Amino acid sequence: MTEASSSLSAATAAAVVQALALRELRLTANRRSVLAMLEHGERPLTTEEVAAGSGVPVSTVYRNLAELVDAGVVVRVAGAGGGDRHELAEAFSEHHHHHLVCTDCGIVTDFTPSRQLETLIEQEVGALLASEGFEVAHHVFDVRGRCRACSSVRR
Amino acid sequence: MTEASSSLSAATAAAVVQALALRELRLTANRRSVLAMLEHGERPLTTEEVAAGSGVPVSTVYRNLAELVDAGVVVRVAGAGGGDRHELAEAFSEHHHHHLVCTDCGIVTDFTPSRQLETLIEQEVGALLASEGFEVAHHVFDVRGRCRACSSVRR
DNA sequence: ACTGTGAATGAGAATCATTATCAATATGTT
DNA sequence: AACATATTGATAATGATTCTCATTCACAGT
Repeated sequence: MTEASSSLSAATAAAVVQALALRELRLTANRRSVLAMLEHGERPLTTEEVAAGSGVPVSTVYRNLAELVDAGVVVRVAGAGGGDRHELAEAFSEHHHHHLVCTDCGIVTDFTPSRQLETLIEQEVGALLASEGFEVAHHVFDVRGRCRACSSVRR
Repeated sequence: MTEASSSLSAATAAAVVQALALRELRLTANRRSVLAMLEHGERPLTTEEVAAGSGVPVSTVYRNLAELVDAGVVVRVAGAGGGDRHELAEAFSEHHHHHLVCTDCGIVTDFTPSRQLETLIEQEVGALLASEGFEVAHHVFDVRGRCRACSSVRR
């Protein structure tokens, strides 16, 4: 209950209210703070990071993130060890992107692949329903390795 | 120490011995059982699954899997909840493939994308060193959704 | 604005997965 | 066989996440 450095944008808030209403969830001050963190963070955040940055108690952050994931507003991103990370679902944020996961320091940054690659991925993934009976929700394309900072240090 | 239903193939064993030797690790009976599970399982397995299936105590399975991951013989695959899953690294197994993760039951199955898609991915990923200073180890391309069994039931 | 009902909160307890400990044992070597 | 070192496994310790429950808050109807 301290404060959020910046608040949730009105556009996002409106869309979120809709999504939450379907599950009889309310857009409370805490959930606003949590979402604001994700909206303004330029990378997926751990539960601890969200709690620390928003001032919302950890138990509430855990609960809220789980509810928001269920509601499809937030998605979980697998990092490298440490805790799970979270970011706004694509429908509620800027653009489609993927992740660069540093296996040394665990940090996750975004990157946007070429339009060509995305198109091909979409095609391929779309065919899975027919071939495997697999109902695709979305795809994860992450690149793992060592970030610039880490590669200039150890090993 | 019960028994492994099937044993580790000789070819894999030979390659693994080499990889382990570099770290002064031995290919013990337990590690053989663990690896045999991964070699014959047709999908990534959780630590519990490996322990249950091989009869090796969980504490040892945890330790062995961690060592094998360090040695590059096994890779961790992020599932949906539950525990982390593991499979033989590509250098020690059949072919390059990716994963279909069911967000309902958590099961992970393999699928092989087209050669065209792989080539494009490789190109794009290779360019990241120059553009981002990111030293790529490998890429993860997983598709999330609901498997045939789960889509025919709930929701 | 006032009230009622159900959702949300938060501090701590409880749980679950994973890691560390350490004495006993197994491995590969000379 | 004897040695030096890696491995094992039962259990304790840790760390992350979930649960509990009495209190507080949010929204709808008045």
